[in-house]
Amino acid sequence: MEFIRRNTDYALRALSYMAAHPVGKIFSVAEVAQAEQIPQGFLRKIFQKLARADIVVTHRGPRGGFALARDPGDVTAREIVETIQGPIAVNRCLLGRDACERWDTCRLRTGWIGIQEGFVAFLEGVTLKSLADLQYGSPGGITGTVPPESR
Amino acid sequence: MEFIRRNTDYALRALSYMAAHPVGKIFSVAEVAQAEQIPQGFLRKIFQKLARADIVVTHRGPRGGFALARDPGDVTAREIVETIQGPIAVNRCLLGRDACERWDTCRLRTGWIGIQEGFVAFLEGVTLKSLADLQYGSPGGITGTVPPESR
DNA sequence: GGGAAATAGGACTAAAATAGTCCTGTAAGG
DNA sequence: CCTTACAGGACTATTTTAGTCCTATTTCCC
Repeated sequence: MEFIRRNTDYALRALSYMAAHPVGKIFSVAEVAQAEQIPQGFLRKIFQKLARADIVVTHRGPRGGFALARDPGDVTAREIVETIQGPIAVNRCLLGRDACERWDTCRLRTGWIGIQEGFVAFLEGVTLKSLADLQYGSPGGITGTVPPESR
Repeated sequence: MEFIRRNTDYALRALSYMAAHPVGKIFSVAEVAQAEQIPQGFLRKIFQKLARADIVVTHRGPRGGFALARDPGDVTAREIVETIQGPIAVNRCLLGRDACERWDTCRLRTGWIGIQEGFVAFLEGVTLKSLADLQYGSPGGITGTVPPESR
């Protein structure tokens, strides 16, 4: 059981690759796919979703490709994850009152909310910039909002 | 994207229903399925997994059924979740060194480990006994080991 | 300007995971 | 010892995930 699916992992890797290069540079899918070892067609489809979410901008035709739409420091991992695999919910009941008829009485829900918020907070603390820095091995690594007791 | 799948949710509900009754009582699948609104055949299959993990014991034939194998206070939600949906891994790379060729260089992995440990710690803190108590609305609810900043 | 080539768009297909059904085997009780 | 109530587990259906391939657009070269 994995929280982060293949395509989300690809997205994170592809975007941080791009973030490690000068702002505004246009990348072809082929280049990024080769650099990060991702099936080309699949990556193209992933970029389509990212484009609709205004995370990248597209340029068609020869010499076209994709570029980051915003400053890498302004794009969070949470945004990327939710763009690719939809709203984060530890359990179905956290998607809304209608998802479970026991919504009112189930007290376990409170617990689910807690871990979900921890997860989201972590993803909020990770930006494309921090990911790109990691690729170069800058000191410190990701510490962000990881709960203290799990460090 | 949900971390807890349907069958795991069913297992948690069925087991806490059983934990809310006298220890040693044998339940037929039909009874629990009706009480918790779970498809009978599906629940039976879930119980099979739980039986192999020594969480319940089975009795075949008429007047047979399933009973909790252990004290409800000794069975954690973590155990149940892992029995039903396998090892918990935020990302594929946390399943082992072989799952990703970048294992050594990827520094994001450290972050994944942090949130995963938080999640597992929460599940460790929840037992069948605490779940059953919740069903009766005992005060306090689940607070367990939820990270402080997410309360 | 027109056509070849490089590129993204998006419909389509394949594979895997998940959810659920149904026939078979076992044991209790009359 | 036969009927019946139950779990075992093979099987099927559905949904999700992953991946491919044909179509449309734009540039650049002639």
